[in-house]
Amino acid sequence: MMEADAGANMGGSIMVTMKDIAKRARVSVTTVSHVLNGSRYVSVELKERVERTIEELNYQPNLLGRGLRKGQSHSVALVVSDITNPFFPQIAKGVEDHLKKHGYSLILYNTNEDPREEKEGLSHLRARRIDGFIIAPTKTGHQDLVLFVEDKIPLVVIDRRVEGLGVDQVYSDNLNGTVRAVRYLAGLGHQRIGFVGGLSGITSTDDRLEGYKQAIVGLGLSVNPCFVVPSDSRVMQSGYDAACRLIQQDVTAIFCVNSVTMMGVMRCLKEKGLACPEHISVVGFDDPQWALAFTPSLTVVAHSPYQMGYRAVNLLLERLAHASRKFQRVILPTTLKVRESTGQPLK
Amino acid sequence: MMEADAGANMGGSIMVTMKDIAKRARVSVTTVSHVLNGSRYVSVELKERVERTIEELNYQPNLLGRGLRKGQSHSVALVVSDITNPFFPQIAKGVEDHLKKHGYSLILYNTNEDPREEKEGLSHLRARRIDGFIIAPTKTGHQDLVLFVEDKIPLVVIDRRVEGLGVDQVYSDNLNGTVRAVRYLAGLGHQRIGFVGGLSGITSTDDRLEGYKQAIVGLGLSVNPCFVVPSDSRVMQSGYDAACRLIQQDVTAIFCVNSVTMMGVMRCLKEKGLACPEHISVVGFDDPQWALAFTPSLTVVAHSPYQMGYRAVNLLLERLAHASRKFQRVILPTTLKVRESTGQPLK
DNA sequence: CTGAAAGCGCTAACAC
DNA sequence: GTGTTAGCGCTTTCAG
Repeated sequence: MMEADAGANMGGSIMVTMKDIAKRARVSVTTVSHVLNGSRYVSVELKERVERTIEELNYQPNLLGRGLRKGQSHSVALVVSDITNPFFPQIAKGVEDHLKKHGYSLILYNTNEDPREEKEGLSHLRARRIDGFIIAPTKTGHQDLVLFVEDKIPLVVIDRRVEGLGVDQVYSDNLNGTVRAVRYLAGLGHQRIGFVGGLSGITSTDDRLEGYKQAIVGLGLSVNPCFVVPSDSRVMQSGYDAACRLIQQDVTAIFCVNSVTMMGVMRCLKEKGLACPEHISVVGFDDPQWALAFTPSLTVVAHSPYQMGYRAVNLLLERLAHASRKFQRVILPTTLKVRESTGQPLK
Repeated sequence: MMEADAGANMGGSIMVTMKDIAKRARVSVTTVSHVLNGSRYVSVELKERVERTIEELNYQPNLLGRGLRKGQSHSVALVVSDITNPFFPQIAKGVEDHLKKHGYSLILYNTNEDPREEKEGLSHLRARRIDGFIIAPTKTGHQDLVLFVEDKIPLVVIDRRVEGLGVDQVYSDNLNGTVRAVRYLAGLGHQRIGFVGGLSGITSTDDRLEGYKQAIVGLGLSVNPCFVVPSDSRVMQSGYDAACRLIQQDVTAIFCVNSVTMMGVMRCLKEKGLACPEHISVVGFDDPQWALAFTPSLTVVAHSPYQMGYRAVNLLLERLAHASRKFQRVILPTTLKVRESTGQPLK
């Protein structure tokens, strides 16, 4: 036949199963199942006996078995580029807090912004029969998403926009947030405003660039290509390098696409001995805790990653409940937080 | 009988199973299984046919089925207090990167430093048949750990020390790291050194306090209780409050138990108009990216959360392979990074 | 009100 | 070399 008892000492410990409970309580497994799930009436007597036995043997239902039978794993995957990026832990927290309330577990997967890793991960997670996905897709990753959408896998796109694809999504109003910040800088008298951008193809940073451009044009100025320098917004050094280049262009203000680049920019100013905001004003996107502790404290466009995670879970749960519900798009507002890193330009 | 086809459209899509492959390739499921796992010889002809079919139908093995059968889920849980705490994402990254290579998924669980949540989570995750745990236990949480250890659930304790319990563990050399930092401050001429501590009962912060005390005593000074103020090291405001109190004690230097409290301390100095390091020197524990961007850049005791996660996975995998291996304890070294936030005290 | 039994998708002993 | 089949732990129909 088969080997003695596969899985009997799963995890090293003796695992008690429904069968054990049934035998000891002198009832059928059916009954055990029903008291466990409250799925049909069971006489008080049997019910008590079963519950006592469960207690005695410290029984834990095997979710793998249940999952196999019911066709779901009660887990949700959060697929992001890198949890180390200060923005994502907030999202993760929002997701986990909310998921937990509904009995779901959170699986975390980092793509490192690499479409190949993303593809691999998605396929592996799919094999796990993850019930749903919350994902910040990599730039060229949309093909994989299409597959998911076609297969009607519950999926919500987070942080980044996706067009022409039927999916739920939630992201910040990156464009308007940036417009407001740039207008504010202009209002202070800045005309030469630099932009430290991100990797192109990622809508969150692309939209911020677009906002920058719109604001500049709206102000009656024209976009100077030398003022726009892309960077790898995941690495501080890249923001540093970008700042060096912008300084040479004699900008009086710098808008940073996120908090990571902002760190690099601040460090560059510091090293070059340029005072902020006296010599150069700086605005960032994201509002990390340290923005306030900084000297000068940092003016930023704040948004709500925790909320974003929370809302994403909402969308996902709704989709899980009604597969054919119409797709929703949630756009979260941003707030400009004026602090010390911005001021009037030198005359 | 039973309902039409539970799980057949799991996740909303039509799921193809091994049986489908077998039928279409005109072989047995056994053969399919064996080509999938390379677990026994299969003639090239059949092998090719099966592989082609798998390709055609875009088959994905159901890991739930496999897991149930083999008695393992191929997933590992990382249980931390709060992923939002800047220290943990680094650990999570180290864990995930390494786990991924071995085909494991990472389940993330936040306890919010609450023993009840920890207990709940652990029990739920156990029901999931998680293969192993990597956990930074809450202060009073040890009772639950004991249960795990008794049941021989593969488990490694991270970031925090546990005594008198057979478990693998990996943590930083908190004591010596702090000793070195305090000695360094003393070497600069500081005699009145404040300590912003953490919640008691958590060994990582307790050990830092112990290091502080040992260093002070070793210097021939005595520990002034007024110089030691505990804080909730998860919240910046708490560091801020602690700093306010220390300032009133006329300390000339402050050691912060972690980067979160350090933020609070820096902010307090800033608001009180106290220059750092001219008026007060500050040292922290942890080396977040922004420590360098800061003005002044921050002197810190750096340790290696990524490494910690990585090593934890190593220990766990070894334990998974050899359940009765002897328990290991890995203590990671720390480095004092002297930067601008420390200097000689005012005369 | 309760139980027997089928079967979720997979692996692996056993047979040939 | 390959196939038959039992069974992992659970839910749920069907039959009392």
